[in-house]
This record gives sequence, C-alpha cells and structure tokens, in this order.
Amino acid sequence: MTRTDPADSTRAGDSGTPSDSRTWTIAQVADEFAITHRTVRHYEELNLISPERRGTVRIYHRRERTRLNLILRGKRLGFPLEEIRTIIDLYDEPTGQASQLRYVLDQIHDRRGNLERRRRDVEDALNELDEFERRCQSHLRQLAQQPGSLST
Amino acid sequence: MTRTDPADSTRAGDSGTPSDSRTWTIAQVADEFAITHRTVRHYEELNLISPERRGTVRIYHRRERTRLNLILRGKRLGFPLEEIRTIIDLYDEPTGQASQLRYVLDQIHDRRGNLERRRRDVEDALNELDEFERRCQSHLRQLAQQPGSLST
DNA sequence: AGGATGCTTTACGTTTACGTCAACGTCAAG
DNA sequence: CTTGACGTTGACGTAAACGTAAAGCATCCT
Repeated sequence: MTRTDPADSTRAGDSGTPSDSRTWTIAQVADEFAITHRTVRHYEELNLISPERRGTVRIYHRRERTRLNLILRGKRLGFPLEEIRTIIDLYDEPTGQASQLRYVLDQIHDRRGNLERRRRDVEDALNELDEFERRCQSHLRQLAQQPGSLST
Repeated sequence: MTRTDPADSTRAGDSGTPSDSRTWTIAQVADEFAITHRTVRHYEELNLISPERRGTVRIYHRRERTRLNLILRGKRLGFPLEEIRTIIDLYDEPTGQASQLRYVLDQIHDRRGNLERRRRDVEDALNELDEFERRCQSHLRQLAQQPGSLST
C-alpha cells in the first residue's frame, strides 16, 4: 500500500542531494509505475525510452522515469503511443535553429488545440453526468416517499 | 466544407417542428459524423446503436445520432467501446427499482472519479505546454537579437 | 432492358498495445 | 557448483477497432 509515487518534477532543482545519478532496474520501474516488464520493453522498442545498457542489462535513470510519467499520462488521455513519442520528443529537442524553434512552436499550437478540445469534452461529460445524477437522486427521493418502498 | 454539424442536444425541446420522426440512411449518418459505413455497423455489432430495420435496410433515428455523439466523444476521451456502451446504456435505463437507481448512482460516482482525473491530466498537460511555449518563445527572441540571424 | 448506385452480409486483413511462453545468460548464496 | 532470482532476446498470440474486398439484392435512371 505504501507505494512511492514516482512523481518526478520535470525539472530537477534539488541541489541538496545531487541525486540525479540514481538508477533503477527494470523490475523497480515496472513495480513503481505498476506496469509489466513487457510494457517497459515495449516502450523501448517504440523509442519512447532508451535506458542505458550496462553490458546487456538495462539501467533506468531519472530521465526514463520522467518520460514514463508523460507516457502514462498520455495513455490515460487516450493518445496512441506513436503520438506520445513525438510529443515527448518535442520536449527535449536541441532547439538549435530558429526554424526548428518555429516548427516546435507550431507543434505546440496543434497540441494545445487538441488538448483544449479534450478539456471541453471532459467538461461536457462531467456536466451531463451531474445533471443525470440530480435526476436520479430526485427520482430516488420520490420512490422513498411512496408506498411499496421496502428499502431494497 | 459546409458540413452540417450533427450536434444534437441530448434532450429535445423543439416542439415547433415535431421533427423527432426524421430518419437517416447509413450513408447520411456516416457522412455527417465523418465515419465510414463499416464503423457504423461495427458500433451496431457491439450493441452501441440499434437502428430500425425496414426490410433489410437500416433506418437511423434521432436516438442513434444522440448515441453516436456520445460514442465519438467517448472515443475522443480514449474510452474503449465496450466501456462506452455501458456508460450510454446507463443513460437510458428504465431505473424502475430503488436498488437499480442506487446501482446507477454508484456507477455515476465511479465515472465522475474517472473523468475528474482526466481533467487533471489535461490541465497538467496544458500547463506544461504553456510553460514550454514560453521558454521556446523567449529563446526565439534571444536568437533574433543575436548576430547570425538570417531570418531562416 | 441494362447499367449505375446504394445497401447488405460474410469474411479475412491490419494496426496498436501489449500478453505469454520458451530458451538462454548471470550473478550472489548456500 | 548448482540453484534460484532476475535479466535478456525472440517469437507467436490476442483483443480492440476497424479496413478492405467479394459477392449478392434493390432500386433508380436512361
């Protein structure tokens, strides 16, 4: 029950412990993120993460954990993995040239449109749900005040 | 380009034209909702919609359009079709018994939790996107004020 | 009459996102 | 040294959500 939530902030500002060198095994990340080894490797196959290799074994750094957080949130939001990859790749690109930066800004614009529609969809769904609940509850109250209610 | 948006309100209050009897063919609904025949029939196979049958041909009523709106929004939010089915089925159940109503209210509770987390996820993603855009733009301004900028 | 169109069913193909073995390497503990 | 525990690479399986013919009716148009 005491699950250490792997909520990394995207930027590390903790200079007290220069803990940016911590590493994790595949079992540890799979466990903390509540996914399987297979899933972790699958994300690697799709180039969503790229852990270090010590010989043949995979070593996961903070960077991979940050990416996994973004991946899983993207999944919760229903994005396909390929799309998620392009998004999180966007987040840590060199951004050297101005043309490149403008391209990135374009992408950001598209992403925002996408996310804003999702937000509207969520809001609408929640509002409908609320209204429906009100109707159900008023109906339930009516039933409670009528005969034949055996408090089933 | 002049696409009639099939934005039905869930409840019909338009008593001027008792247009609740309009019907559509599969081609019409597929076209208006920008999906294929196959998709429409697929939703029928999964009991997400159940159009009338005139002989062998399918006739779609307002009810099907309402459901299609809910289905497509559910898809945009990343819900699997089976889950969508249980949700929209919930919305038009008999709700006869009190026990049934309580069950429905329970389901509503679960759904709301789910949707609220999605909302948080969307908000977080939007906030990160905004911050990232600000960084990109400030970076772009720096580039514009330095030599070597050939306005690529 | 004879296409051309539109709708139908049947059925196999495809993509995504993993699940599930199988078979093998490796390293510390008994 | 061998037994686990943990890791690795294939490679095939699967469920969801359609795509994509293929082949058959029905009707409408000229």
